[in-house]
Amino acid sequence: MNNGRFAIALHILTLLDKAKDELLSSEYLAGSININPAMVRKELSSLRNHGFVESKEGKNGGSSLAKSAKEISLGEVYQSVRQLSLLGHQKNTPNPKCPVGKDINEHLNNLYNDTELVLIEQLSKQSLADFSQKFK
Amino acid sequence: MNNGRFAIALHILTLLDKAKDELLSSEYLAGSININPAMVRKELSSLRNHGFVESKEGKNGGSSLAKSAKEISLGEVYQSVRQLSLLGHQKNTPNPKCPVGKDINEHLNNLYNDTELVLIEQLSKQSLADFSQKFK
DNA sequence: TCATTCTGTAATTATTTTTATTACAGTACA
DNA sequence: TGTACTGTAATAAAAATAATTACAGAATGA
Repeated sequence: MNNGRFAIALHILTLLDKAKDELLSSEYLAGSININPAMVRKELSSLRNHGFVESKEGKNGGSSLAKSAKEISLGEVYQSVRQLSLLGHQKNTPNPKCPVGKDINEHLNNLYNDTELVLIEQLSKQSLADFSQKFK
Repeated sequence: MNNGRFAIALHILTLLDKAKDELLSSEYLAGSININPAMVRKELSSLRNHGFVESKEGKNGGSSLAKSAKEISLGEVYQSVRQLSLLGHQKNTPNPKCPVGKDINEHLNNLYNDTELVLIEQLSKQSLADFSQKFK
C-alpha cells in the first residue's frame, strides 16, 4: 500500500459501518482517527466518488455507507486510495545507452503490475464487514 | 514495495549479473542508473549485509555478486530494502477512547503482515536470474 | 427568514521522508 | 607513494504528505 490514506479510509469506513445508518460528521470521525476534519472530508470525497459512501450537507448532515459492508472489499478500498503503482514508481531516468538502463523501467512496471494484482486479490478476500466485525 | 530502493537494488544486481565476475565500480553502476555514486555505495552496503554482493576496496576495486543469480529471489531483494511494513505504517495515534480507534492499529498490522507475506511469496516466484534474463 | 451547523473545496503552510551532494578517511594496487 | 577505488557520515535539497485555515454553499429548524 502506498500510503497512510488506506488506514484512514478503512478507519472511516469501519466507523460508518459500526454507526449503521446514523450520519457521522467529519468532526466526529476526525476525533476517532485523531486527524484534522478537513483531511477526513478530503478522504470522504474520494470514498464518495468510488461509491462507498454518501454524505448529506447542511445542518445535521454527515456521512454513511452507500452500500452494505459485505459488498465492499478491502481490495477495492486499496484501489480507491492507490496512486501510481505499488512500488513508488518511475521517477528514475536510467541511462538509455545502457542495455539494462534502457529497458529496466518496462520490466519493473511489468513486475509491479503483476505483483499488485496479487496484492489486490489477497486484500479482496476480506470485506469491510469482515474487517469491521473484528471490533467489539 | 515501499520505495525506490527496490528499483535501485534490482538495477544494481542485474548489472552485476550481466557483468559476470568482472568487478563494477560504484561510479559505473551510478552511470547506468543515473544516480549519485554515493547512493549506489549505500545500497551496495545493504546488499552486502544481506549476502547478495561482495565488494573489493582500493584501486581496481568494485562489486560483484556473492552468489548465483539463481539463488537470489526478488522476494529476498524486496525484504532487503523494505523498511517498516508494506503500507506506510503506524504513525497514526487514533483515539484510545473509541472502540475502533483503540484497536485499529493492531488489526491493520495483522492485515498488512498477511498481505505482505503474499506479496513476498509472489515476488519470490522470480529469481534475479529470471529477471536479468529479460535483458538482451 | 435567518442563525446555526454541517459539507466541499481550495489555498497555504508545516512536517516528514526521500534523495542528492559533499567530504574525507581507509584500502589496495602498481 | 600516487592513484583509484570503497565506506560512511554529515549536510543540504527536493519531493511527498499531512495539517491548517478559510470560506462559500446547503439543509435545518426556531
